[in-house]
Amino acid sequence: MIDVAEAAGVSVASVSAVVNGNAVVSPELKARIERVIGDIGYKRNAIARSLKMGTTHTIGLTVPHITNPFFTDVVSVIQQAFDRAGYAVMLFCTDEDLHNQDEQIRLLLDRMVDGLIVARVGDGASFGKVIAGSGVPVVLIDRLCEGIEADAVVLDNQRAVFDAISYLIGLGHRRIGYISGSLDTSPIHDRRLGYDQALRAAGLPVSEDLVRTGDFREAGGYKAAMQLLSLADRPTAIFSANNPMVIGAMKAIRDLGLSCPKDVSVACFDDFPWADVFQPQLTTVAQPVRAIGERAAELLLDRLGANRNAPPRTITLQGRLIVRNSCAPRMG
Amino acid sequence: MIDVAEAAGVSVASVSAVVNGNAVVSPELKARIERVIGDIGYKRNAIARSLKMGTTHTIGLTVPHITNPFFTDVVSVIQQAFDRAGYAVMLFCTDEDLHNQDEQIRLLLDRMVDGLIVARVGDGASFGKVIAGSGVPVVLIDRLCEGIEADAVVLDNQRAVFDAISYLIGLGHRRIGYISGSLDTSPIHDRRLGYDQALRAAGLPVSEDLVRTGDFREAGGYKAAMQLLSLADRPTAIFSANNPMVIGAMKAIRDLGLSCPKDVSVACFDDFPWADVFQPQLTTVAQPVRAIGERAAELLLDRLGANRNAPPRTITLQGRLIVRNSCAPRMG
DNA sequence: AAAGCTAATCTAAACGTTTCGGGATTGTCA
DNA sequence: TGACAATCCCGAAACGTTTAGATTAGCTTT
Repeated sequence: MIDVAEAAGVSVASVSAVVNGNAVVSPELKARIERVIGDIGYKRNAIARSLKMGTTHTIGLTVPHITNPFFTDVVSVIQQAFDRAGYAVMLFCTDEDLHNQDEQIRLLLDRMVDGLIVARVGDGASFGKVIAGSGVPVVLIDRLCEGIEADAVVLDNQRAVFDAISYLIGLGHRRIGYISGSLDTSPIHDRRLGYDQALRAAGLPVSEDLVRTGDFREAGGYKAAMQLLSLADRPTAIFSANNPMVIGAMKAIRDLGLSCPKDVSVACFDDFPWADVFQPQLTTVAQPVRAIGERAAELLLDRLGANRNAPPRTITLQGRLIVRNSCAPRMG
Repeated sequence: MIDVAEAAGVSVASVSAVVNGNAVVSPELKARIERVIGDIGYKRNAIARSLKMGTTHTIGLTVPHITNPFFTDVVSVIQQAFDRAGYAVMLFCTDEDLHNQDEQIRLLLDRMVDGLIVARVGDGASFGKVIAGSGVPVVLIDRLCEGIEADAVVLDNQRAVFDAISYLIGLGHRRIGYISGSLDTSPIHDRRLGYDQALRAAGLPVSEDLVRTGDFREAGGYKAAMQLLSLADRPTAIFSANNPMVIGAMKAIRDLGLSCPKDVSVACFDDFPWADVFQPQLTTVAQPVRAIGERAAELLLDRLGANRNAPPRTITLQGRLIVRNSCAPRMG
């Protein structure tokens, strides 16, 4: 900019004025400066601008695992939305690790991100401590956080799982295995509630034998399903609380020489593009991923704009049970 | 930092010295400053630091579509690698659009990213113009770029497809449909070469009837497969040049009331975690995604470190044909 | 005891912007 | 013609760091 100013024989203030178009500059001067800018190939330095302006036009996004198709889709939608709005997004994957998450969010805050979209892991305590007083608006997705006052967009997880389990019960299943993630994240907690609620509503017992806690990943799902299917009185249906774990479960079924849905019915949380292409076509609870990403982006952009200090808003969306052919009526 | 300096009764230089630990400070002073830092809760401002130092410890990453499982995996690996190295990554999806890509890379350069990892779209011309003279090291992944002098890690695409098509020919297939992406990206171009080469090696004719150009996406694959399967003398096998398009192809097969592999054998480029879980289990060409991401990260980190101006290096990796049960011997 | 060294600390410029307040020039009106 | 307003442009401070070079204090040396 200084180079431009010298070459054009004007002050940097004038160059800044034409670059940003916010102050009035005579047409001739403007033309001259623009020509010099073109000649020199001047590009405004966004870092210097950020320092002065106190805004980076960048947001931070952290999710547990980007390879989980649910998060892949949400990340994709969010990235698109902010791209359109002229923001860059810095992406981090916490790998379900609380310490990683704190570290990454600290990094993002140090870099003066304008806002944060977080699918947090763990409880709110340490998270709250990290963002406290940073003044950076946060919107939580997927997972609520008791201690935190922030916008959020979440799913009615309990209801969604209630519907799915009720569907299985309607097919005649009485022993329904449930593969959970660790219960300290709100959606997993609520999903479990939906499971219990559906069983109770049908007058069925809730047996802890039938509930296994995986680790959100394929390996955990495999192990959990193996345990469930090795029970003396094995479940006739299995519901997995997320997508990576259902893949593990399907592998377990395959490795045990069983067949879905003949020997065991399977359903899971989170839909995916190929769910209706291969056999069995998995019955899933679909989250409105597009809406989740777009609502989250809207909430944050809104707060970055006019509504800087609106009261915290929570948007709750509904899931949708998509029935395919991975669940069969119980035999006998 | 000024606040800390005042509260501790020292100069900012001393504070900077203890924060960065690069200059020698007496133990007492150091202790005093560290205490004040703790009390005040001072955090170093990374933006100001970047401005002064000329380095942001941030890299830019652009891919065509993050929902393509190949790119999902690569992004995941790259993100992890840079996270470990203390870098943040800014992610953009070009959506296969040349103009988006230019815009996004410009944005990244304005923000003074230290490096760029790009799975570029389109030819090298406009890309070269954008990064020219920026002095920012670039590593290309997946797709080469004739005009550009840069590190790259790519696959031996021709060889990989040659192997896959040869496998189909070995099963007795003579009419093998091929669903391509647009040929102006190097890997797609090379994959097509592999197809032609395999046919010729087997003394089979290359019929343009059997080659359809999709758009890299599911919809394009669907349309292409529909056309192929509507031919009077329809192919007995189909190979798709990427994953999203094979999903479209499988849907087309389903919608036409056909069955894979009974009526038509299917194979495709890019493996995915669920490929061996559902039926048919797709025969795929697996790219070493982890190696691709890690090599790319290594190349860039190396260049960001000591080897700032090493000559451009290109790493070529080999794909691996994973035979499953989506391809059957040709009937009759 | 003065000079010379070393070690610890500080002063101030610089990174590339934005923007406030003020000057210069020109035009308008009484 | 003089006062005043409007218009356009500029100088310089500020954003929060880093760092080269200056300064100071405390020792050693002769």
